Amino acid sequence: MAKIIPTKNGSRRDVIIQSAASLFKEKGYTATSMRDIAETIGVEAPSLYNHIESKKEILNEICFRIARLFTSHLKEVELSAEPILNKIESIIRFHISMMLLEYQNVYISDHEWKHMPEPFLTDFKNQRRNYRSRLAGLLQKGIDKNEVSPINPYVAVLTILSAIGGIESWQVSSKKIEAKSLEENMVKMLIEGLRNHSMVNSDIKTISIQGMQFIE
Amino acid sequence: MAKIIPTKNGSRRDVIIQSAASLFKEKGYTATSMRDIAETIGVEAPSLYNHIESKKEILNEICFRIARLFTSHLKEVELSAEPILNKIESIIRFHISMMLLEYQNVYISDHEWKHMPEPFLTDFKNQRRNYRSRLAGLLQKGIDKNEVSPINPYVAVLTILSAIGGIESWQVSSKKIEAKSLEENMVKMLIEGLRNHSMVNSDIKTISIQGMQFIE
DNA sequence: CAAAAAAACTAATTAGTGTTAGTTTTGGTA
DNA sequence: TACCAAAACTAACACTAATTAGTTTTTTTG
Repeated sequence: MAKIIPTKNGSRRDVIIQSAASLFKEKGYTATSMRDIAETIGVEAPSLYNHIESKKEILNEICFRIARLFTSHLKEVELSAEPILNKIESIIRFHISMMLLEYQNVYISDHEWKHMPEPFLTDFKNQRRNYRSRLAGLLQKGIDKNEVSPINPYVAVLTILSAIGGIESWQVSSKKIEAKSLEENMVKMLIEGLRNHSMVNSDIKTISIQGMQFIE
Repeated sequence: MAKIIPTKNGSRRDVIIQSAASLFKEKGYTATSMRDIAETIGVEAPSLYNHIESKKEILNEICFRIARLFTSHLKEVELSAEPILNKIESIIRFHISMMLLEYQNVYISDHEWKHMPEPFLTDFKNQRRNYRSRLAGLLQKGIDKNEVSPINPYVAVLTILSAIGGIESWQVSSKKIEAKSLEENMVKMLIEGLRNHSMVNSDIKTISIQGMQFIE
């Protein structure tokens, strides 16, 4: 009789969730069956239910854990007394490091959250919206202080988040491209895209719609 | 007996594929059943098979049509005699306009392609890689000409593509934010992120790994 | 070493999957 | 109006899904 072997820093439950995460990432949540998960562990599907409630619970746990990590980092940054662009950079770097350390889980939280059941789905979407609007708030402050180029902050937030989230190849850390180098290139491109190069912006016409700055 | 009503510019087959696309986008390919598709049209599931081969064929058709559109635009741009940064901008704008005009289909081609059956899957992945490496080639040329900031072109390509692909809210064209304004903001941020602001780059140390430029 | 708890197993249930076969209805044309 | 192809239908098949019940095996513990 095969057994789930708990690792040093993880219960049997964690082993299941990690194996599930790996499959959810590769094949998607719906296309992954409990039998698939069980098989990669070397156990029969019903045995999993000694450790977890349901398939959906696994997804919930993955998504909310990641959301919690991002939210708690954002809170720290908000309380710090840095220039806005440094705050943004810190957030960007945190997102990148999450991609390196928790790639599978972040991917699932980005791409498979739709399949969470209610009321978790609504909760998750609210957290997401809240996170983004706080980030947009930071950017707006940067624009007001002329640190950040006058761009629509909501567009900028989505640009940053999806740019980072879309780099599928973060696993390449094993390859020749150093993770650190990757990070520097990415940060540079995004921060330079935001930075206000012309300190006097009288030549750029902007329009304010619903309290947000747009280029006309 | 309900019927599928062909529209002026689309056969019954096209109606099915569009309805399927809408559901694939909302719930994902695997979570969408043939019965779901049939129901939104107002017909029984087996009736669909008078017009299509299989569920997988629908996905193939969506993904490859989108891939074809992108590839053919890229070819045009490559043949044009513009400065590199203008070429890049043209590609960015094309991607954005595709998001506005073909949002559902682009989304599926970006997020659901995994579920295509072989040998289509391999073909699709090859086309994807080819597209991206040609784009990276353009960027490398821009770097060589000092038009583009010395960034890893592969990272830049993924940044651009996923930034655009990740803006989920392209449907907001119905809202107050004008599509045109959205486009200008996005283009600005991405192009400024690429532009070489210091024409003399002797102060930035770069390293070349496998023929690609990195910031050290 | 015996008893209790944890974790595995097999078997079965209920619900849904894509798809096929065979049949009926519909709509246009001779 | 009679015919015929297109397009719908119903019924069913062969699988696969998540999960539950009941039982057996393994591990922990007193």
